[in-house]
Amino acid sequence: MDPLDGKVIGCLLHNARATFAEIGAEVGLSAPAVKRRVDRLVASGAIRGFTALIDPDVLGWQTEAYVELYCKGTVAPEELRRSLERVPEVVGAATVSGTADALVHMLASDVKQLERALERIRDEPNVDHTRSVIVLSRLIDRPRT
Amino acid sequence: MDPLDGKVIGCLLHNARATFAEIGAEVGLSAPAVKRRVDRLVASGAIRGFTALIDPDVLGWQTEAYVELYCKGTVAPEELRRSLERVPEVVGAATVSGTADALVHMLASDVKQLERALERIRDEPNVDHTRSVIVLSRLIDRPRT
DNA sequence: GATGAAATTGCCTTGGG
DNA sequence: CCCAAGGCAATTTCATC
Repeated sequence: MDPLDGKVIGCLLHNARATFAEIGAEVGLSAPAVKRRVDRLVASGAIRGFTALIDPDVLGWQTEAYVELYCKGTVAPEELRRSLERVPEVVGAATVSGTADALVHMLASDVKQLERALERIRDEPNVDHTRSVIVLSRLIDRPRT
Repeated sequence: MDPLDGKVIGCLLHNARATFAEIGAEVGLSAPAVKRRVDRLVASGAIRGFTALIDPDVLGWQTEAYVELYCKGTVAPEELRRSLERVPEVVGAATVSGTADALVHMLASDVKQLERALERIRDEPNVDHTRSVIVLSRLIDRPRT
């Protein structure tokens, strides 16, 4: 990852649908040179993909929660990931320091759907109990710059 | 937003660099028809933009934390937002139910940078104290599907 | 559908190891 | 000397009217 790769990534973070020529004009490369770099960054996994930023209200998924997960005994992170990734309402999850084992970020259309998803998580054999806070209003949601 | 718009958004969430023809093949429309819908969704604000998903390790911002914020007395959400948005390490924030007033998601290059950012937050006049958990390993990070 | 722009590919050049 | 990376040009595909 040289400094040019960083600039290319910066352009794509700002607008993932920019043409290679536009990116090239920003960073000082020809369009094919940019394409080759982007292809390489995707192949190497540095760029995981491209996505759209959607106004959450439009999707109608307005009920958001952060859930602390407490497990029974010791659970491997990989095992936890497998349990959580089957629940589509889970948009993020990470193992954390402190008394909880993991912090899970969930998004659902309403409280009812959130409750059903929570039940699915609690039913996992390695999950002991959960502790949730509901999001009242989202203050900041920056795309990882 | 009819069901076709939903499908179009689904395609763009999956791959923001898909061509209009590719999206059309998925959803059963011609390329120009898809373009008109995408243009309309962008103009209406339903699609806020397009971005790349970058492996956080590559950016070198590997230190991540979730911080519960406890305020003095009652603080308006808007006031809290103004305080937090001046700290670039804050990538997300929301007011929440429970004993904490807000949950703040932070990303920094290392623990030292994280600590400095936390100090800035604690120095805000309306902040009483904070309680942080550090992310050990990220299990899931789904683009809002 | 037609026209112009963009993506993609092959080939050659150049600079650094 | 070889390899990695870039530019140029030709072709195919896409965007756009």
